Amino acid sequence: MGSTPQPRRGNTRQRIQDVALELFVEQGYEKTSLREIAEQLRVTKAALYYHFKTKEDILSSIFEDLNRPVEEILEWGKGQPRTLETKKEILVRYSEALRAAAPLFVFMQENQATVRELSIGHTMKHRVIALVDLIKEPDAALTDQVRCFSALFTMHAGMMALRDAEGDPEEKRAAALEVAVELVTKAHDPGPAA
Amino acid sequence: MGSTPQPRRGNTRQRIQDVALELFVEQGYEKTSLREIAEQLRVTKAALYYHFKTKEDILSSIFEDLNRPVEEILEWGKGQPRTLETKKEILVRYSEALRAAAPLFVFMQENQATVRELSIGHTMKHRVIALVDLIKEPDAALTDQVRCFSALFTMHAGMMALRDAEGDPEEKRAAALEVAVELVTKAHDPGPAA
Amino acid sequence: MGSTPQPRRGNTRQRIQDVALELFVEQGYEKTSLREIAEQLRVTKAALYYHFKTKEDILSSIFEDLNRPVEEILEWGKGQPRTLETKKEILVRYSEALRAAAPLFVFMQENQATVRELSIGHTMKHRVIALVDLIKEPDAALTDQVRCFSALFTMHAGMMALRDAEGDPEEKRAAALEVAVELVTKAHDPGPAA
Amino acid sequence: MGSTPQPRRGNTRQRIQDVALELFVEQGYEKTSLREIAEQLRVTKAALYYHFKTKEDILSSIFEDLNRPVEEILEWGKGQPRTLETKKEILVRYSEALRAAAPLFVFMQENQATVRELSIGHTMKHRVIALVDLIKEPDAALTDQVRCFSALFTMHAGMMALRDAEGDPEEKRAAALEVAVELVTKAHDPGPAA
DNA sequence: AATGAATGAGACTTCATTCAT
DNA sequence: TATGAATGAAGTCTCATTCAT
Repeated sequence: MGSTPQPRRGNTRQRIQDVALELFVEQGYEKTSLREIAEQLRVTKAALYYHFKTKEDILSSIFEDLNRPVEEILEWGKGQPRTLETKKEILVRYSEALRAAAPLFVFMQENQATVRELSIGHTMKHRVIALVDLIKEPDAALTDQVRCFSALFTMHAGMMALRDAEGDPEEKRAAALEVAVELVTKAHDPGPAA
Repeated sequence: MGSTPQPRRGNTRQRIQDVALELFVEQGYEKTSLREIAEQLRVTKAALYYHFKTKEDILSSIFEDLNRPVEEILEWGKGQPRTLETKKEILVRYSEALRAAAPLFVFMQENQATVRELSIGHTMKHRVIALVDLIKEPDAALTDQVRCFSALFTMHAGMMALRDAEGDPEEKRAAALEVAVELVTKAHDPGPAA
Repeated sequence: MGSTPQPRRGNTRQRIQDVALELFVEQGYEKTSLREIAEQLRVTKAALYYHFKTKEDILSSIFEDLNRPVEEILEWGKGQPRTLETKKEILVRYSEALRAAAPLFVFMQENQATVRELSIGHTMKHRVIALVDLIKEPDAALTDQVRCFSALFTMHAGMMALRDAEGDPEEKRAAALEVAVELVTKAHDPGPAA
Repeated sequence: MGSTPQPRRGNTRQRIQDVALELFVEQGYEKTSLREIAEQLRVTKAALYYHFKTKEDILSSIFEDLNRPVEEILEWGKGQPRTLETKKEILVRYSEALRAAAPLFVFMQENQATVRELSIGHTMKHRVIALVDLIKEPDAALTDQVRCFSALFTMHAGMMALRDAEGDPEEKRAAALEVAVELVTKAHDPGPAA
């Protein structure tokens, strides 16, 4: 359908991000070379460097784009009273954000050792801490802190560990959310026997 | 009468494993080069190849050594009736196994993308599935499956995500175990509202 | 009535030369990339190629512009009798030319290995030889040839090696000129003991 | 004369230095690639990295080896009274050192812009300053300082600028030394009219 | 039980240059 | 008068691995 090498107007940057994320998720960050990304795009390595300064920069840009929803949740959460309703709503929104940016979060989960050293590592760490701070009581007992952490990880795992398991992804997400809500509810009001 | 039948003339093999694990945990598997390991041991790279066939082989050997306790738990669990008591006991034993091999599990958690491609990846995956199978009912609802997965992840996270948080590690472990037991208990008998 | 006949619509060409020379002096020719030059001018690399055919062409154009005074000295010198007065006058004029084009000559001195391979390398080499020919006697002894060479190099060094030393540049130039004159004078009339 | 790839016992390091210096002098530091060096040695690039940590390290090592004689001159000079005799002796010794390490010094002269940024740049700069300090009087007039600088440069140029000129190198060296001595003598005792 | 020397593959990155617009 | 997008070549460097000794 035409032998011209197609102009590829102005979408290369986006295409790089897409292919890169796909490969990063599939093979891990370190094992994915820029050569591979370039080849899959039918472009030279140098073209990648026209759009991004470094390999890490490609990842950062993906992260920044996809992570904005989570920041908005944090922003919103900070302005709300710390009621159980608020907490639940945070979990609901977070679960939705995870769905939208599922591959990125799978990547984050599976490449922690790598991400830790990268610039987005710090950002990510603070983000998790901030989230936990929103759903746990300030003076929560250690066990309740664990419950809150666990709630978040459960939702992450909802996409990841269950990834290759059978079942509809949407159902799995709902189930993970349910368990998370349960954990946070218990942490919110530990009940008679703490 | 020792359980380690290796001749062990000289302890270099062990020292390599120790240093390697330390660096793998600290920097990740890919980012840790054999040169670094050798340098830290004041030995040449070639020496590593006298003791191990490949880089991956070093990791495998560590894994095999440290993972035996988990296999024993699986062995034991398979022979027990699937009562709540048994499940709790499995969690307790697993928690202890985690403590003993903490760095290895931190490594596994943080380097999933890498480990997945390695030979131990499959082993590991099957092991987790087998463990979950022991603590969930065969016909468990999706939510209950999530609870069981979550219980395991909570214990893993007890060492990892809380790693840099304040507090005595032993207390954190206990708290994580408590939450895990709670989750499995709930999954075991979902109660009136399923 | 200007001596520069170029149309000069817009001064970009000149600005490129200025910035390029500045960077070439500061970092060397090879270590200065067109990207840097373009960035400092807030222009794209491609814009440079509208004004100059190659990187080397930028350097050549600078050289041609700034080197004209030296050519004029040569022209003038060839038409004069080879008296001591003439030689002194050549040195004086050369010293002034150096002052006017100081950065270029610093660059030439510090990037000889590079310049040698470039088109201006040959030009430059012939120019030095021609200059020496004007200030030395045709049948000068080796020692006297060295004196003449040395006179030139002393003036070059007057700007360069003493660049970071203390003192007013104008005074240094005067001192270098004085020593140069001295050397050429001695070479002109070696005296009783040759 | 066998077809075996010849064991190359323990002289590779030296051979790398030799070939590298040769190419650095011929083409300049930047324009000489490690590939070229390796190819000329019938070795892979990686082999270079077994013997040297970086490209710069190759140069540094050459510099350190060949520059020791100059350091010894400095050491010796510092312990002598600052008489004209001493100064002359320094020049004589320096001239000999230059002969021994001629290619290195040609390289230094022709690649100043490059060398300046390298670690040996500082060393070199201090060395020149220290040398000048030994052959000039502490309170020398500017003109006399220039004479001393000039003396050193003259000897350098004795190898370089005259490199492609006709004549026996040894004679040129002698001539340069003579002029240098002359300059330093004049600087030592400026005479009636300063 | 270990070293010294080397390799082949491949990583990330930068550069001068081109061309359609 | 310039830009946006891309290329091809090359650069420095690191890595896991091998093998004779």
